[in-house]
Amino acid sequence: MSHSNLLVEGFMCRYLDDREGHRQLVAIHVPGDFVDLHAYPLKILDHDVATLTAATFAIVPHRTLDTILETMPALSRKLWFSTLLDAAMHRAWLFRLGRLDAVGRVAHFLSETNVRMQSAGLSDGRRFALGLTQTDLSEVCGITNVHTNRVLRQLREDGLCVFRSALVEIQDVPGLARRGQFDPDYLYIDGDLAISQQKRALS
Amino acid sequence: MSHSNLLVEGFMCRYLDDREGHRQLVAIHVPGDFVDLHAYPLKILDHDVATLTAATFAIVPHRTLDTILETMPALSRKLWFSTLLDAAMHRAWLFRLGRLDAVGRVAHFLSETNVRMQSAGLSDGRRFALGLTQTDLSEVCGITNVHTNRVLRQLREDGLCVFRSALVEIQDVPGLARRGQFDPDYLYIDGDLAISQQKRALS
DNA sequence: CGGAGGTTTGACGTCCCTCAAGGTAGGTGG
DNA sequence: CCACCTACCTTGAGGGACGTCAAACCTCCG
Repeated sequence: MSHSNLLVEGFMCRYLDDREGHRQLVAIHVPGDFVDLHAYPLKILDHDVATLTAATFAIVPHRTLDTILETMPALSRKLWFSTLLDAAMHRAWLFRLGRLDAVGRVAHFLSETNVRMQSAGLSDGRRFALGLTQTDLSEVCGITNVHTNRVLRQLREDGLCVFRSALVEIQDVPGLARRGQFDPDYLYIDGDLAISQQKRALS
Repeated sequence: MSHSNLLVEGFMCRYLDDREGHRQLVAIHVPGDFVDLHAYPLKILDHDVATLTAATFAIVPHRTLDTILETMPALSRKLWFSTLLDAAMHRAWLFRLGRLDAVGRVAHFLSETNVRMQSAGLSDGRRFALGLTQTDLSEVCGITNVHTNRVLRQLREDGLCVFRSALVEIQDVPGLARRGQFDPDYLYIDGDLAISQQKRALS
């Protein structure tokens, strides 16, 4: 592995396989995300990466990152920050799997994704197109695809959210967040412009 | 927050609270861990930190880290690496919660902790003292303390592991790892003889 | 038209939660 | 030394959330 990938368009995920080959997704990536920046210091990746839809990347050679680390401490810090944001999302996902029931997990994930999509300019705050099947969603939330289907029906009937193949429409943003005990603080969006600055600096 | 803490002795944890105040642990720290290094770039922490036992720290002022980042790229990279290791453990914990049943979760956690304790010089490869109650273990594994108790009984009856208040004794290291689908690669300890030996024993 | 991948629904089983009660061990004060 | 308290551990009974298995349906696309 001699380079890392900045996602420009489309959606990607990272996952771990269990013994039977079933996947547990550990991250979803939207345009603007540095998908595998952590592969640069780690050298070997502890998990797999896949595309969820057609996707395009900007390729950043590790030699470029070497140079940044040697000579540009401020930018280095921003790179570090972006991997820490990734870890903060992992923690929110742990909370989701450890403490929420199936409906709460889906509600939490869709609330999180809405905020991230909005910050990437891909949601108007209520509607966004996500290339996820119900099975993908199951692999995020640690439930079966059959049960995911029932959960989505309930969210629809409760007037919280409609998930139709690729299109997500949140009818009641605060209600969905409440159902999933979602609090966006961990996404570190307000105030800090680190992410958009980072993208500019690398392009 | 003007400093970060290096754990010297004792055990600590990091956790998130749900609405009713129930905790989901997202990390356990053993001596030698940099508990809240990520607080330095993040500035505000998205979760809480607590001691599990009496503990002592080395305090590292953030001004010292500033200097390191400005002038010592090689050491900076090591600091970055250590936060990435933290994220890799988060991912393993996600796998545990998303894909394993209760017995598997406990088996996975105890296997992971055994390896980490060994690498910290606190396990002989089978036995170690961990200051965790069954309730703490429940908050790691996302199950109730009542069910944790039943899980521990089963692990005992299956001859895999004995968990008695603070003392953990693994009777069957490869068996426990198999039950928890544990693979130590993500801990990035290789180079260390103990681990490659252990991996051989597991295969 | 047929096939593949995805969605939806039903019946039934089980893993884990909830509630409740009792047991045990260490610690403190009389 | 005993009485008691608190925190933790243990076990039972019953219920509910989610998994498993199976079948049908839908839609897109070749």
